[in-house]
Amino acid sequence: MEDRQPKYRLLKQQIEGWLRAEKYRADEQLPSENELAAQFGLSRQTVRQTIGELVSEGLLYRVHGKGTFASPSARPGAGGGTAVGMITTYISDYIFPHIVRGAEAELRSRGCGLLLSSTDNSKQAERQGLERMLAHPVKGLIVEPTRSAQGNTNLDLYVRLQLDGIPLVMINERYPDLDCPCVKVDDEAGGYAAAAHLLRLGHTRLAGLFKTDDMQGTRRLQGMLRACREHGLTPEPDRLVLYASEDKASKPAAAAKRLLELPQGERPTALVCYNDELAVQLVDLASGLGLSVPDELSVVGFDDSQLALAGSVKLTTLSHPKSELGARAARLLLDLADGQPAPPQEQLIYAPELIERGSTAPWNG
Amino acid sequence: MEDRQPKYRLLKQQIEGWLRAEKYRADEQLPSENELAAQFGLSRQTVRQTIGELVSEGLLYRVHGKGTFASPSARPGAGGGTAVGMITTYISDYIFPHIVRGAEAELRSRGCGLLLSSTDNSKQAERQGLERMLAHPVKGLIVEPTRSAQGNTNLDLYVRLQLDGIPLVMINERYPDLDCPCVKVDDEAGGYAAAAHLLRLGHTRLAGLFKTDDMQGTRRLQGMLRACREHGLTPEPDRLVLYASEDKASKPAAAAKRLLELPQGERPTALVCYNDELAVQLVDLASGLGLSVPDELSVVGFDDSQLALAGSVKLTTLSHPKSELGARAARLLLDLADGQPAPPQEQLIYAPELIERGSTAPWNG
DNA sequence: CATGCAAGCTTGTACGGACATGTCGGAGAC
DNA sequence: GTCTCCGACATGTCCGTACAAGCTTGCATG
Repeated sequence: MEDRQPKYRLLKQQIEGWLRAEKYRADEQLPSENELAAQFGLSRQTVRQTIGELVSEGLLYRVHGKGTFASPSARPGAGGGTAVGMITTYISDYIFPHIVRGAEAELRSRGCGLLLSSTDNSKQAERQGLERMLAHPVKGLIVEPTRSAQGNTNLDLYVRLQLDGIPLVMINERYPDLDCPCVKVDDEAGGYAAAAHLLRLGHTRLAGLFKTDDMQGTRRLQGMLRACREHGLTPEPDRLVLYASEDKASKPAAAAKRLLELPQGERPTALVCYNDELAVQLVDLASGLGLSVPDELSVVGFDDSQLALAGSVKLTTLSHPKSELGARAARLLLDLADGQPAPPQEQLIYAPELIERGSTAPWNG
Repeated sequence: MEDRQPKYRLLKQQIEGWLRAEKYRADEQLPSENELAAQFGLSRQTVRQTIGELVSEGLLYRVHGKGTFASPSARPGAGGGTAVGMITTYISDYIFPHIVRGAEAELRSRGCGLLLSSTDNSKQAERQGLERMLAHPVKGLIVEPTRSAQGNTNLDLYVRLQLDGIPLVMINERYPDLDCPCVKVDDEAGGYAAAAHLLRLGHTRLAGLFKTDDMQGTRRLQGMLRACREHGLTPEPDRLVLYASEDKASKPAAAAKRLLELPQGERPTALVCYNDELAVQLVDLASGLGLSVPDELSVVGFDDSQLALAGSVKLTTLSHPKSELGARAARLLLDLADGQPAPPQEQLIYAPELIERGSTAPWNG
């Protein structure tokens, strides 16, 4: 039982089909309203309603006294604006600028603009951004979900996007209740690689510090735990520090301080950090406590940000495609807007690679 | 003889007037179609035609079974676009993300979008960006000039902007042949403050490394020279290293290495660096050469970026308003778009302040 | 008190007719 | 041959009616 479409909408789809198939080329005249009405067994008013909508969508234009014609521009697939919207949590910090930059460069090379909005990790701000993108004509939308582990309060707006036929691509994370392609990094594999590297170096007392109010941190943690299990280690709960975005300034540092002040035989010899930002903070903390990195403590970061090379201790970290990720999302979005099908999700996942630098060393306990 | 307007158009103007006068606020319900028809002596079909046009223009929306409502967005009088364009040289590096972020947050709070474009320091890319902003309806434009010391090849487009009445605000720098407000930092005063601080600490052999293909570096250099003159010092030319953007990866580091390998009595004891990025690079270089910072070498950076705190040596640097600068530019632009006059240029200049940290120390030669 | 249903509002769809206005081509006048 | 005018036909405006479908309210029923 498909639900019955109103007649004017069926006629609209018919005409859209004609245009797509180029049955009527640019500025070519369509049958008159009366002809269409007779042909389809409709009244002239109903035909007028159809054509009226197509005119307001820019697909057709009418000339008083002459007839109705196909618009030269705007093929149905090309639709929408000339700009693409992008909503991310933060735009100034850490690796986000590089992601934005990658998307911007790609869009620029394809003649598209970038309409940017940030949410500062607030779902309310995300809502505002979505509303503006809906009001403004955008060709498509790239979204980094805000607090993806805490559900999707703006689902109604995302549904409206899909109803309007505006393609959507997510980056880094996805809302589970939304079916759309997502360009991301394999965080679980990254967490696994980080821990496996340390285990290979002979470390046995690993600590992990992860931000777990998004799925990224959770996955990195899971990868670390899998590596430990495969090496026959069961990490002690108090060596796993989980924190939320709000606490990132103080809680992980305080917890790390407590761990590093333990006596020699209990102190962790290696730290797996949620990202480079935390890692440099902890390297600093360690040297403040008189622990030299990497001789007395190994530290692994994540994301290969510019921070990894800023200090005197160059961080061992996991690569992150950053600008390539942004560019890939932009490419994908424009392809979707052109009516191409989405590639399978597996092709949108980047595998992070371990970059060995100076913050990790073998351990001979 | 005014030409007679059709009835539906008269009603349309009436309703547009109501919306302009905020008689119906966002999401407030309008009279039903039958009420309007009775009130204006029209048929319901005619009223529907009116409302249909207003809906397709985005001023109203209808909800089946409930009624017709005023759209929250797009007041008719708001004019122009609802987005502001921003063109900067880089968007991912250094402090630029913070400037963008400040502008974005301010625009967001005022209900505007941000259309972003970067030039990667290419005048050709700047041209593309300007063309897109002109084609796309933007309310105004924030521009950071690209290679401002090398003239303005896109003047024709800037003139068209002004002819179209699109307000323009520059940040960081200005094209000398364009008369528009410019939000910036007093770089000369910054260079002066940096050098004066070192001179006050007892240093006498100062070296300076500046990127001089934009006006910022040139001004910082001039400030440094003024401070030296006032202290009765004439800096030797070979202690001043000037470089261009293309050479920034190698030339300043190579020159610094040469200076720091001079024998004790000739080696500079303090470096004034164009920015923090260069400063951390040189701190690293110095420790590689066995020179401890700040005991054997003082280093001053610029811009108080996150790099200043990333390493183990915390940089003494000059403050930069960053996000406040972006926000100020956005505020100013929206005010200009509202028809307010531009404030005097003096009020748009931020004075940098010295932030004393761990990379500078007194010198007792 | 809760549930369900119907009445009465809304907009949505579809038809019918009538006349106005703009365009164009052909018949007829010059 | 050229010009004018008229008629055919296009869209534009306006009205009327009817019924479908979605939402809210309130009354009646259990």
